[in-house]
Amino acid sequence: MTPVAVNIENCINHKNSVFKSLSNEEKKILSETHSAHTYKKGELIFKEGDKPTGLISLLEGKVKIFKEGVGGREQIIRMAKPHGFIGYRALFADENYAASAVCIEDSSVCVIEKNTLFKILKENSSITLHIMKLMASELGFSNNRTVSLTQKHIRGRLAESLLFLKDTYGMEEDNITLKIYLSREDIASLSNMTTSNAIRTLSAFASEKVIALDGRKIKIYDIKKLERISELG
Amino acid sequence: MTPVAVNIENCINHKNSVFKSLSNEEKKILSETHSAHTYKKGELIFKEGDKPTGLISLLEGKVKIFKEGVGGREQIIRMAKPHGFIGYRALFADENYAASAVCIEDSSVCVIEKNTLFKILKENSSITLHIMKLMASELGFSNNRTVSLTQKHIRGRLAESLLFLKDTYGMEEDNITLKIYLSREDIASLSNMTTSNAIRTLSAFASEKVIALDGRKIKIYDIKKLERISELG
DNA sequence: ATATAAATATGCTTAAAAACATACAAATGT
DNA sequence: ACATTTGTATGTTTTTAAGCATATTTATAT
Repeated sequence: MTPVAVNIENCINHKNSVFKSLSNEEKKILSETHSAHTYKKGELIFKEGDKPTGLISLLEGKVKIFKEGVGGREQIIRMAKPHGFIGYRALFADENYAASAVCIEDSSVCVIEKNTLFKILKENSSITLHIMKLMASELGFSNNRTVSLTQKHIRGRLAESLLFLKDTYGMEEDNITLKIYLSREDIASLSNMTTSNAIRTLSAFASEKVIALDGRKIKIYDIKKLERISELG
Repeated sequence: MTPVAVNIENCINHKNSVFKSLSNEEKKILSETHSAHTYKKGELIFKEGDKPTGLISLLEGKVKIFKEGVGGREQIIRMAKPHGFIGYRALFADENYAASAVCIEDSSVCVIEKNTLFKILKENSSITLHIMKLMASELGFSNNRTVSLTQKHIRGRLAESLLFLKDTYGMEEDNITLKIYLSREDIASLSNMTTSNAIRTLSAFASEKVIALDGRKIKIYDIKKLERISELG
């Protein structure tokens, strides 16, 4: 991880921050009640059942959000990227976390304390509506996934996951290598299949020249075909 | 359907309405810009791709919200009941509808025009936060369902659906008959299975004395066992 | 009242994916 | 440097649920 000072500034003044429009007065309040944390790859940020203490903003790194299902089987429901929120659903639903968050890479976050947040939201309806829009988009995403994961076949689900990872994290400078390095097990948890089937189907895609595999590095050769496989089911 | 005058009063002053705390001035604005509609069983309120014009509140009846998946296969993602909102996700995400809404029974709705709604929300952050909480709960529900529908076996999925219908619509006066009458096809779309398998598995539950079937009427005899089947997967 | 269509029911076959088994490679800790 | 664990790969078997076929019952339309 590039060592970046974990600072509330990175959280509230970044171009993608929903808080950048706040008054200096309000920003001061935010900066006085925030906390910051760093995590190593594999570390837990929160787990199912924990009580949210504030709004977590991911500053650096990559995080998977997943639920434990039947027999402890993991289902990844979301992947977070820098300057996105983590665990905000539970916070706004006033519930305990219904999912766990684990870092895929070394990561840093800042946390805006719950009461301060709601005080500021009460005074700034446009920010509240903005966060509401984020949540509405995520609900649409979740509904889409429910249908994809239940109706598409293994190849379709895996193709969709690869396209999703591309959309979320983008490509390396070569414009062909996915800018995220997941274990086969995580790819499986994302795509609702067993690890064996993830490995098998990745191999199949590779031998069809749709992708190329080099350890955890995935190169996408034929994105059109991947889209067709995903559409087809 | 019991003939009830479709009136904005039923929408904004009902005990479950998020708008009941508004000032008389604001209520007046709402009532001047609302519209009301009635639908017969089977009729469409909106369909995937339509543009939302306002916030729809269901006054009477029952509505299924579903998406078309692979090969037109239907997946019910939500069931609405009186005094709940319909289609609010698309409205707040500023997207076209990603799902369709069809009445399961004769229904009536009132619609609060979009611009009026947002004007009022900007002035009433506690209502916005309230709606946000609703949406956060629904997102939690959607995530849960993603896991259930993908990981549970047919019996577990059907059991979960029956319990969900009980929680959503409750029981008839006898306290044993589900207060909703769905086709086997709709039960299948709700539970992510083929109609054949829904029929087969309902029959199995009936012969195990967990439920009793009488046409579309479903009596739940052994709710504990149903819960066990649902938990088990 | 009768024809037609739609919904329900059940058996049989096939396809898809999980489960299991085993081998091998890579990473990690001592 | 070596042992141990974890992750990747691939073949085989078994289970699950879809797909298909065909009655039978119930609604709906004429």
